[in-house]
Amino acid sequence: MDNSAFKILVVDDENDILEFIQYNLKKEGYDVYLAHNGQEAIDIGRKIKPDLILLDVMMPVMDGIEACKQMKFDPDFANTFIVFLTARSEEYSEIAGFQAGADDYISKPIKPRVLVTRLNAILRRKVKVQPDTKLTVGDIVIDRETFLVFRKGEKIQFARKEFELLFLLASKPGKVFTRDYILEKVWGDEVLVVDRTIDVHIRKIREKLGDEHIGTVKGVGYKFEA
Amino acid sequence: MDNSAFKILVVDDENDILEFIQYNLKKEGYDVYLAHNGQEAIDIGRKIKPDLILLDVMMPVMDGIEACKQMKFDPDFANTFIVFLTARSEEYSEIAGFQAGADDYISKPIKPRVLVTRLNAILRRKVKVQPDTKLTVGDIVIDRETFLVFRKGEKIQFARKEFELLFLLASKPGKVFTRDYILEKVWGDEVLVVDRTIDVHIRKIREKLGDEHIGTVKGVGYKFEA
DNA sequence: ATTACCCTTAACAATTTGGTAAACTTTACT
DNA sequence: AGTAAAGTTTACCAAATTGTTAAGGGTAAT
Repeated sequence: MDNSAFKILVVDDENDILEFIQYNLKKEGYDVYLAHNGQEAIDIGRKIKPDLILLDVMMPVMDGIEACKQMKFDPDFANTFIVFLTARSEEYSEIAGFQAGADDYISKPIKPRVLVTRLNAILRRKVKVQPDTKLTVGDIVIDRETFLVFRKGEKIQFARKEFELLFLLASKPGKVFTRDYILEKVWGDEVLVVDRTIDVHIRKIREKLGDEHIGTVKGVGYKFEA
Repeated sequence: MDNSAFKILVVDDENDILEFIQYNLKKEGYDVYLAHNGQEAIDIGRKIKPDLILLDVMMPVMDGIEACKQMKFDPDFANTFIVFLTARSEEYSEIAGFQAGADDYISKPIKPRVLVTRLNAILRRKVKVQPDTKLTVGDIVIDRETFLVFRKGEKIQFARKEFELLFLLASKPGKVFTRDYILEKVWGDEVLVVDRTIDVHIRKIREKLGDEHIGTVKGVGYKFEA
């Protein structure tokens, strides 16, 4: 299976365990990143936007439960699954872990086959269940499920056409979209609308989001700028 | 597998390691280049545009982390993967490395099979993921997706016709394009414009990009020079 | 039924880009 | 060197493209 698209962040304070897990996941083709405690996990996670975080419960500096709670409220981790690593004796943590918002857990001692099988299953579920509902670009989060856009945590309301246009542009920041392409994607093949319509919607988006986010390339089209 | 197209730049201050890696990669058919420190890596890398850089973390003159940060902001390395070489004891560097923008890392001591397998995987991914929207010639990067042109990292705005003309010339550096050919490609068959028009656009390109990049062949046409 | 909001269009303003002529410079050739 | 041809540059105007505003018709919610 080609897992190269999946990023997994492994968090544990013991280097032996990190390396052991890393070795087994790399072999499967996952992109593996490492952190040693909850705080580090959050810092690194914000940057790399992992698909899944393997989180040890017991850690110094910030334990897994606390880190998990924080991440569940952070839009940067909106599309991230969290799986706890628990020692067999820590049954209670399993419960506390689910209350903190974890999606699954795996018990130590870790068996490679179990680990890999479980993660494969979870990530397959992710692909099926979550067709990337949230799109995060710079300080902007666009959620196609709720039709909401956040800028620095502030909620902004967009009308449907505006939203779809913004979503399209933001789906590939920097890329210039021609009007023809925009019409086809946002309005569809049959619909016949005039070019100026796009301009007007662009203007409304700029009004709400700030001019700096939508760029014009004369003679070509528009682009989203992060 | 035919890896002859892939250029790999190996950077390490120890000659033994350089030779060891070089031997193993050459055997796989890669084009291997060598550098002894970060500064050298950047200088050589600018010239050869490697597909991948194997970068030792600990080095004199400029360490791997610093070199990596610089390269990540340099359009010359826009299409280059960076893989760190870390001693097993330097776990922290692994994380600092990712924060600096590395794409992967390999731990010393290096095992030939691991090295080769990992690099093959990374480069296969590169081919699949990046359908090269960027055109890099000398110190100039032309991106037709974002309609941006960079010279030594500095962003330059081009009007549409200028951009298209530049893109055409740069698509085959050194080749001389006749005015007739340029007219057909940039303006199309039907459009009727005077020869002098091309000259004017050439002048605008030279103004923005520097005279040295566009050459004139009297009686024939123009060419892009790297 | 009324209200509020959304989508679209038209009209006009503002801006950018493209094209040409004409003057000027360089090159090639006799 | 002198001359003609080719290329360069400047300045200006025309054309194309985009920005902005306002207004009408439609639709969904109250």
